[in-house]
Amino acid sequence: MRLSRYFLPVLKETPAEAQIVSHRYMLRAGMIKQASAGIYSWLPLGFKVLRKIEDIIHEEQQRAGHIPMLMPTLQSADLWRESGRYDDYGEEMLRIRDRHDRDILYTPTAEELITDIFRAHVSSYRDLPLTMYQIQWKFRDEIRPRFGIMRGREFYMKDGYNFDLTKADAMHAYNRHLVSYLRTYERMGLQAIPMRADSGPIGGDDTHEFLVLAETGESEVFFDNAITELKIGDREIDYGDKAQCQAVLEEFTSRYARTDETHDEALFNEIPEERRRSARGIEVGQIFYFGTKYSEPMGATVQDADGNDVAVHMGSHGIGVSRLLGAIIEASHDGKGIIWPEGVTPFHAGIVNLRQGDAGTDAASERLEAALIERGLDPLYDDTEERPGAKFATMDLIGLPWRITVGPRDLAQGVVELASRRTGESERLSVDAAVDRVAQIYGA
RNA sequence: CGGGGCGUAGCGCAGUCUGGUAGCGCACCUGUUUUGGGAACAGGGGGUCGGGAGUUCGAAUCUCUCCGCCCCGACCA
Repeated sequence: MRLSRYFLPVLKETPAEAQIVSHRYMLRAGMIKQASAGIYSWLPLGFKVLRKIEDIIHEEQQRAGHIPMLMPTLQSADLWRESGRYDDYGEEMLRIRDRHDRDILYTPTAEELITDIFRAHVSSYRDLPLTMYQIQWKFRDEIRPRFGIMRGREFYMKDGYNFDLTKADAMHAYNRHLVSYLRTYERMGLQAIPMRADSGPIGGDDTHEFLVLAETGESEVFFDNAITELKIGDREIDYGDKAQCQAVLEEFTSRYARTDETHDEALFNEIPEERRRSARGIEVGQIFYFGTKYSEPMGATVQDADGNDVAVHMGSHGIGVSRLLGAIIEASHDGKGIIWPEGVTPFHAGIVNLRQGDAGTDAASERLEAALIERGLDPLYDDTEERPGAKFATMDLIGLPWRITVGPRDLAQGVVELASRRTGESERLSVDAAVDRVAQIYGA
């Protein structure tokens, strides 16, 4: 992409309303624009990152055997009256009336609708287990939206639902989600710690929240620091293997890690003092097992092997997709701007032409751009007439992890500069060598 | 919802107390000189002051009213 042809409205000044770093940088980097309180437009750069995050989630969900689908944002109130949540959910649910005076609502979550789909089409235990998910916009009419995308009213969420014959099967679905979520967050360059949590309005017994540690987090968390050593890495996971998934769950949840909702001071104090940590965290996902809470009132049953009708065991599992952008920025930035992890960066590398219009730097920059595209990479070439300082500042702000600087000084030596946004370190390489290095970094 | 605050050019703000017909910086347009960390000079365009009503010879400024937004608190992916 040529920057001169792109839409990247960066701001030099920080908008007054932005209090936290992710909100400030998302506005300054031209990623989002507020449409009204807690509701944002996703400008091209922000949209690109949102898609990257979404792609990773899709890959990891499908790797775990979960089936993608899509449900509507507007849903009939009748379904929610069946589960009792139309009244229970409170003011947070956005209620709308259509021209026929029918009550509809903007989905804050989708247990009712998926259960309705399930009961209409599944009647045998042989069709289980079944886990489906979607990535769809949600709306919760927060009393006070804040922190930009982190607590918006409209937000983009992955929500998955499992249907199983027994509690044991449903717990395997729970474990699969935990494992797949750990992998998902790691691929985004995040450490998200599963913590025992409170179930809130979704209801249920077993639930873990995934928290990214950050000073600006809204949750107070307490944990054994040993848990921060744990990594999924690139180990092979067989999602059909119940024992293996259970073992991962035990590995990642046996250490003390709780939010303030479930914090137990006595248990916490059993941790050796040097490993005890209290900090703040951003909630980026939650998994629930809630048994027959929805299947029973809504009649989602199957016939078991003995011919008995039994209510299915269910769970639901969410990842805040749009919130993840904020969480990633909170976890990865410096005083100059964002530092994207390679897994979610909007462009793989930036090309900075220090003297636009100079035949030599123009030709080298274009050669770099073409060669990177040839390798299947997506570079952002700053071909504007800005001065070098302004170009560097913009690149630093939007946070591409790798920058290739093409200037007359280095080019006279036959080299360009490849610099890491994260470390600031750079090396001088020929154009071809720089392309190889970037391709190697991305495994392209 | 309780408390606090704001709404003046795309962005950040001054002007409001003490009414006299709108200004600064950045951004934008044109030109010249520049170009390895947010260039300089010259020229130029753009707002009727969140909406409505009122007071007044005259309202960004005073009064009433409506709307929007932000911050602090209790709730939440």
